[in-house]
Amino acid sequence: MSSPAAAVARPPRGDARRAILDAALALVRKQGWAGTSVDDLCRAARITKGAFFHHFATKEALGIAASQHWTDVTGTFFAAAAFHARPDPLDRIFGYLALRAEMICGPIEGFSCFAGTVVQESFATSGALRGACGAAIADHAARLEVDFREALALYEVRVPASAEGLARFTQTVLQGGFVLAKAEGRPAPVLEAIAHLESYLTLLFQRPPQRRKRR
Amino acid sequence: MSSPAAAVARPPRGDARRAILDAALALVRKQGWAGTSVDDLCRAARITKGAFFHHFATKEALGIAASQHWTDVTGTFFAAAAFHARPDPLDRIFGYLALRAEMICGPIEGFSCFAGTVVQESFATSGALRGACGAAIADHAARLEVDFREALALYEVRVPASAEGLARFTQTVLQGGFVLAKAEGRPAPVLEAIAHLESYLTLLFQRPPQRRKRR
DNA sequence: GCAAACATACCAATCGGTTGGTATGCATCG
DNA sequence: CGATGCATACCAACCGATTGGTATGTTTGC
Repeated sequence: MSSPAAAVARPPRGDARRAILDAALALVRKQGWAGTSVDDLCRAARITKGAFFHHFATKEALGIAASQHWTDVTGTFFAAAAFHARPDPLDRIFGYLALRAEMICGPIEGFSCFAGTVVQESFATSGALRGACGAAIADHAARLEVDFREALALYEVRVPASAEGLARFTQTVLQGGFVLAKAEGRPAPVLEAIAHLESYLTLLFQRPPQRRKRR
Repeated sequence: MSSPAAAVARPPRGDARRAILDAALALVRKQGWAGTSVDDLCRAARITKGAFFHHFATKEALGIAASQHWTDVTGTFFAAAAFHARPDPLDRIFGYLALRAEMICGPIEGFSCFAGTVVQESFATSGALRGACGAAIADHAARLEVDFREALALYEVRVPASAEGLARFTQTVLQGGFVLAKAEGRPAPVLEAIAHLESYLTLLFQRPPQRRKRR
């Protein structure tokens, strides 16, 4: 209220870089990588082209930085989530999936993945961009991997599986869910996909019948 | 051999439309939708811009037609596959997955999905294109759905599931596998994803121990 | 002869990127 | 303290190339 034009005001001096990165996450998730021009980004970030190319040598360099920015933002978000405190590793995994399901609402670009969107169209044309997006997804999977590793040490599985493979499969299901959601124009496919993944993990891990613990 | 320049020769009169559609499938799967220009398509199809806009009113119209072309090509391919002859619906589903796994080799753009690639970047900017890609994916899922429906009628499942949901989940896993494959720059994630899906279906369907039938 | 199937030449707008310049903050020195 | 020097941050204008699309032919088969 005190600053009515805050959302559309020029970013204060020194904040241009951050404004460009945030604009990149928002615009690229909505329009795709090639579908988002440098001018689009400058308009959204309320800065000029001069400022853009002062901070980033090329559009590709911005993409790589934005990919890292995406890792930072999402990493911080999930690191702060409550499910990390649970003692049982499987509880943490199901907690992660429940949190992801909670986030599925509103427009699709609000919960889809920046790295997945960018790599889908740039994998064959920019090795550097592909690598950065690959690292972002791998980083995210690695956080899940530790929980899966602990779960595999704790419980028997009905079918052989590796922690790395399960973590990657979890990302696969989410990324695929985003594609189907975009194709259908509604978020439901992601929720269905998460539910099926939960069923799979429930069937896979031979967990002893839950002891006195609600939820 | 008899026609050494066949691949680079101009398409004979009357084949321009088909040449453009085929070029669209190949180029867009490699470079993405916005990353593929009309000039790119004309070059690849060995025709001129005049011919392009004679057959398609806009680039978007080409995209919609290419999406239908994608459904035709893949539909014909899978309809002709041997697994359709199997009497057991679950055998047909596992046959489908085995065939998809067989196809996973060579460059990623050779086995990824046109519709999934296009919709990922166009869902928010072109309703018509999104609808066409959604229809392509839905059509493909519908072919699986009949087998899942029959399988659900034949076997008990350990967790409630619908044929529609399972068919969609299968597409989700494949689409997600393509994204991970692009991110890692290698096809392995798709194979892993298919293997996990097979494990899920094996655990889900309470199939009586296999009778005398090898494989 | 005539419509459909193409080709050639062109258009305004936009693309990623560069230019030369100004504004600002900060360290240094007298 | 204040003036000087300098790097960073940013802006407005501009560049050649490319964009999707059009206007005007020319060729071809019935």
